[in-house]
Amino acid sequence: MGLTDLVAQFIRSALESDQSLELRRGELAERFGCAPSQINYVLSTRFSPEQGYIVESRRGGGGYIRIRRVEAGPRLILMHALASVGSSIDAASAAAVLTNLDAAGAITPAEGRLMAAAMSERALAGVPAERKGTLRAEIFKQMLLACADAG
Amino acid sequence: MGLTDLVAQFIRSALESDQSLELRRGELAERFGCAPSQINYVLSTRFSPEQGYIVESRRGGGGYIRIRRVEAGPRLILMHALASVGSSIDAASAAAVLTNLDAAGAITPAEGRLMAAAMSERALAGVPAERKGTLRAEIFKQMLLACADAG
DNA sequence: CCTCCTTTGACCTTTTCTGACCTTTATTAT
DNA sequence: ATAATAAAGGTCAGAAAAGGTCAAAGGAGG
Repeated sequence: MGLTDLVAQFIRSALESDQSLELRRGELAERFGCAPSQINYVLSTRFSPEQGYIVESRRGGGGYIRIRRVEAGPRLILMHALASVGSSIDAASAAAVLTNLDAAGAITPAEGRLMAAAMSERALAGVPAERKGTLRAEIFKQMLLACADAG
Repeated sequence: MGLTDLVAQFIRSALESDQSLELRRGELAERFGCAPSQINYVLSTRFSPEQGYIVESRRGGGGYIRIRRVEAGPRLILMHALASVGSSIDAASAAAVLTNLDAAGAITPAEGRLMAAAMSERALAGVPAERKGTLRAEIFKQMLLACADAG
């Protein structure tokens, strides 16, 4: 088993006792004798939102990385929606996803309207056509993540 | 938790009982065993006007620092928010506006997080720096409109 | 050989904290 | 009154302490 999986396993087992985990990137890297950036690799390949994890971090003195596991329920539905968005999406498809989320009770109608507004043609007017889809997807994902964050 | 957050917490809790607080920079610094200028750092990063605080001070003998929390009515705050957005805004300022809207009860915390996410650097990465502010402002306004629409 | 996943290292950004030096105000001495 | 001194607080640059990004090298499997 490679380094990546070792670190991933370490994190997963730590998450079994506590459902939220806070760690220092540098410390963890030292413990496994690897480059700090390796930790970022582990996080992005093994603890992505699509895989049901929320990762937050802070730089500077006293910085940290916090990892949370998302359990079944509305939050997990949001994560699945997030995974389905992909790297680009048009306004109509986004609206459809929102309708489903609302129907499933994962978001409130108000939240749906808010997100639709953020991704509307009107809001994104001025963005070159070939970039709109990508940008919309990025905004959508960040918003869905924020929703899951709140739960 | 770092020094900055300790001091900030101390001040916030003092502000809970009294809505205006007066203190000596030197005393506070000594109590926390730090450089006096550290207090200025705390004030400028945690108690800025954008975050809803007014800080006044006086030098010289008998000098002091006075901190007040500003609270306006929801309507006034919302108007102010709309006006303050203008044609361009950065992520930090937008976040501060949202904090105030939340504190004034004009939006829910969940809505605040959602909007912050939609305008985050992360969501808008990939947008040329010189267009980011404008786009963020556009998205912000559309979202605020949607909020007003719903509310 | 070719491709995909891993791993590293160089360089970047953000946040905190301190120390040296400056300005303002009050008090005290002449 | 005026001048000197003491007692605040203000500013700013820089060091230190995190974490982030990205391209390139390394390796395993087909």
